[in-house]
Amino acid sequence: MSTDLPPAQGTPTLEDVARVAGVSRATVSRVINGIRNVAPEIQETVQQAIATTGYVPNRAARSLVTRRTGSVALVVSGAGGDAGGEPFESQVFADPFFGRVAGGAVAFLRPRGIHPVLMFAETAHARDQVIGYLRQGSADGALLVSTHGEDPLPRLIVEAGLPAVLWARPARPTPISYVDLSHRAGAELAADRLVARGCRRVATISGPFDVRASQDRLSGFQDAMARYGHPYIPGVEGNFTHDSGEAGMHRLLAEHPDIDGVFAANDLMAQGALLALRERGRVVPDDVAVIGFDDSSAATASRPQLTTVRQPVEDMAGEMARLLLAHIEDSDFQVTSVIFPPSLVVRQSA
Amino acid sequence: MSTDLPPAQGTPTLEDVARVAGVSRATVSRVINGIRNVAPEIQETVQQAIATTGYVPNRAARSLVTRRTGSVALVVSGAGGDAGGEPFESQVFADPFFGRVAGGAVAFLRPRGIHPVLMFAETAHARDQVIGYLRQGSADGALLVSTHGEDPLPRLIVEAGLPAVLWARPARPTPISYVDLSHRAGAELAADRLVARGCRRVATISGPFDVRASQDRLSGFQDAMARYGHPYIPGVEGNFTHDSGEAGMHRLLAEHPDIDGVFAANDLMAQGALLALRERGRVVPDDVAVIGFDDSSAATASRPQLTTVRQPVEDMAGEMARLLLAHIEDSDFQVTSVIFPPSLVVRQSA
DNA sequence: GCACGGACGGAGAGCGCTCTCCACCTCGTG
DNA sequence: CACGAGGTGGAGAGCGCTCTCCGTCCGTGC
Repeated sequence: MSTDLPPAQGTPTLEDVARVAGVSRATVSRVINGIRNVAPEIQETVQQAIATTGYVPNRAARSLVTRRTGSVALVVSGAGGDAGGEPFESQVFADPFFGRVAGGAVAFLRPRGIHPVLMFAETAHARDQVIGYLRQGSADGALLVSTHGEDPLPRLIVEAGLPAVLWARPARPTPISYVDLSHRAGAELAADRLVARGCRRVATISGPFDVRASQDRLSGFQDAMARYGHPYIPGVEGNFTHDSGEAGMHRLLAEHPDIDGVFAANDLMAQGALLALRERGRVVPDDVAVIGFDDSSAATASRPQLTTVRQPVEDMAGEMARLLLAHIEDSDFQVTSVIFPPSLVVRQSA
Repeated sequence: MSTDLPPAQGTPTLEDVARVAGVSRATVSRVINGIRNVAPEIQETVQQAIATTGYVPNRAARSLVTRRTGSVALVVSGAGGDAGGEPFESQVFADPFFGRVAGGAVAFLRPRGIHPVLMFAETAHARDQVIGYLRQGSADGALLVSTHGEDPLPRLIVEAGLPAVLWARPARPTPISYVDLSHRAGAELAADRLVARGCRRVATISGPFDVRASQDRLSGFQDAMARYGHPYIPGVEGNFTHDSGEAGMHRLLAEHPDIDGVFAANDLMAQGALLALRERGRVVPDDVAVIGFDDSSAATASRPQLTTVRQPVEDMAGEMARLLLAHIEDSDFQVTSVIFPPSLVVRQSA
């Protein structure tokens, strides 16, 4: 029986719904959470009461007792001290990569009613803030993307016993789950393509040597070329920027004018290389074939468009989210890693 | 006196701190929140107890009583129904613009201990989810970036009486605060520059006519040129993509081969125009000067680099955050709008 | 016909915090 | 010297929800 009492002022609570439906708070709670059997007709009555009152459960009250917030932190983390310089937030987002990560994570989390809280951790202070945030139960766990291998945050998180999943293997061994790409396999894909095109004198523009992924891309490429009978691959070191790619290509051409293929460790550098090649009058891909890495927006903005190694970033981010939820649900969930295979996106440059 | 009792298991609570410090819960709360006078020596004792217990206030418990969460939603919103198509999340982040907005908002919010929750609202269902999220008190308000003028979300938010601030003026009048750019002033800057360079036969590649900002950029440019004695400005309509800029430029050149200046409504289209011009053998900026809009990463990736109108996106996003906090603190805060002036970033293309 | 078990709804105890009283103590003042 | 004002700390009532008990009721089997 619905005893129509005057509606309470303010936002309705469970109590109000219970009164309208003529049942107890507990029953309404059961209906909402779908736990245990509640007689169908009572369920119906309760649903109706919820509709008429416009009831929405209060998140804070619920988390207080369940010890779950239904949100996770998405942390972009650097390795700096408390130095100045350009605002970290703007640097981070200059790279659409983070957007893809966010998009991939959201695609997985959203259907589950979970939303990511955006955080940055580039200074010691900011790191403490992140840890504090997690410790005070504002989020159930963290998805962590480090821009630098020496990032201390993973260790701090492990020490605090907080659930978290990393993007990419941490530089120093840490008992924490992560998702990564097989950079070596990606480099092999590039080597296969260049060789298949008939390139005989290929060179590389690598990323910084102190970045793990750079090393893997370089050595993977060298090893694959060695298997094809090319033991020596000229190379220059770039720093993942457009300009370093352009400069690197000029250097390469100066020392090895007969180059007919280039593997750049990311698209930005490949784009720079394209520019240098044009300046030197080389036609891509006829004179020199170029392959990038990442399949970023630079790949399609370049002319010719870049053939490039694609990381399934969105899928990888989704997997991070999946692992994080597993860790949150089950604190005994084993620390694990998932390595994704890259694919080659063939466009015009090779 | 600190009566050293055995530490409770699990995370310490106010109660635990109080026991260790030998005071009441209320006093600890006062010290933490800095309210009313507490004798300095007791403050000291309490601080020490907090340190030794490693106490962190529980967010849920606090919000339950304060009715504040200390977080805001950052909503990227479309106008679609429940149609399929490419995942909205990936589309959104293909554009680094959203990253800049997020960065600007975070720069303002973070020092205040507030973190944004990332949400998307491209379908009716997703919109309900956002409203529900806000209504259940998961966030204190929303920063809203609509990708489409007809977005129904602003209205829904107003109806629900939730604090929110929009990016850009809503298409239909809505009593809600917003931050916008003076697109007309930006177009004038471009006109001034082209005229100052001596261009006499300028044309435009505009954005879609059904987007308010496109209209303003176009009419602002036309009006400014009219003041300079150029009553007729040829133009084509693009859709803000690289390809539409390229195609548009080809059309423009076909119909008006003597063009010596182009104003494109965004950088991506300007970049496309650059490509078309090169194909037709026109030298930029000597034969044809090109000006873009947005100062996006495309502006610096192009060769020559683009002269472009810059929106102070980060500042604008920061202002959104400021307004939102004002609305949250004071529900009587007047609905307002803040219009930012653009600036011209001169590079090589004009 | 009666006991027993299972299905179902209600009562009530918290979750950890804030904040309003209220009691107390110490001054200052008439 | 008494009294009031003002500064300080404590007690306790919730905030809205979940979840464990527990009681009730009905159906079933011997």
